[in-house]
Amino acid sequence: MNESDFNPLALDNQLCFGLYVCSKEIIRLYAPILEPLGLTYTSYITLLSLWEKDNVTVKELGARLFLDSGTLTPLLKKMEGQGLVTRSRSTKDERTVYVKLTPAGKNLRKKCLEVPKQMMCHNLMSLDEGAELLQNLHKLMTRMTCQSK
Amino acid sequence: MNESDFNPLALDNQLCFGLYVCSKEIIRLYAPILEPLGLTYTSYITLLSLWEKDNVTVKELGARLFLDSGTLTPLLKKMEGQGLVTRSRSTKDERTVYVKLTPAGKNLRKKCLEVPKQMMCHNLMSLDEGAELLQNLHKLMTRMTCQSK
DNA sequence: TTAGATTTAATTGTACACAATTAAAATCTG
DNA sequence: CAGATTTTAATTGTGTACAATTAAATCTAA
Repeated sequence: MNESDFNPLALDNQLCFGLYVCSKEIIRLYAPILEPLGLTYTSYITLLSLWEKDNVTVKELGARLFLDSGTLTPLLKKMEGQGLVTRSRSTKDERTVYVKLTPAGKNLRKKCLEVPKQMMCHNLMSLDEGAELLQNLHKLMTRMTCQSK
Repeated sequence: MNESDFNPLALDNQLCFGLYVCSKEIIRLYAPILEPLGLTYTSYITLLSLWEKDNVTVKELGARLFLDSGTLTPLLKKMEGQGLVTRSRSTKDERTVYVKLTPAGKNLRKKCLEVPKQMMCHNLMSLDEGAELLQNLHKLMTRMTCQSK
């Protein structure tokens, strides 16, 4: 049994550090795949969300992506500039802004189907391993964010 | 079987998104615990590393924490200003900078022993669940970073 | 031995992330 | 219905991250 097993402050015993490193490194692997598509990791997950549910408010999008308006507003403005989405204030409730995919934004989905394929080339995990890890991450996520789901 | 099981672009099927959200959210849970100690998440993991191995170069520290000098240099300068570490250029190799804990930096470890205890109050996972998740994260980390370990 | 290559940390520039605040709009409440 | 409260998105300010570049020091190979 390793000495670090008894050290609550050992870096390798910190769940947070494992998550932190894996998150950063996997995003780094996405970057060169997304760059030719004109996307960053953040704009990519925003599109993933919009392809599942289009025409949502900034608030709804933020709830889905766990991002606030401080991150989303400049991001969505940039994506609007790229012609991927439109932003329009609701006439019924002037506080809310609806985000909608443009035809170009919808169309980009086809090209993005290659993204998971390219990521799989890294052979990071088997499908079973990945599914198990993902399940545990969702469990943790639910508990941390107190989401009813 | 869910429709999303067949959609490779479904947000809930992305390992990257699970990691990204869990990483951000767990760091958010650390913030209020670390703040009274004058620490950010990044300075906390830097201390964790130094408590395990003190008197290391910026390069070594970066390899351990998966951070580059662009992140570490300003961070270490701030921690030097807080009196937690010293930074001194090696006389044998003027290119390298050694980072050392000050007595105050070493002493802070005692207070930080409370940090994992406080995090455990969130009841995020059982010890077994956490250990399994951590093991899978280390597996993924190794494969993504090509570290021999 | 010395010119070129490599290594190291620092710097520069870009892109997030989020807390806190602001401002406008909508809702609630007495 | 009017004032207070709440909600929503935008803004501001701080703190990361990292790619690319820079500059100095060291190494290497002819």
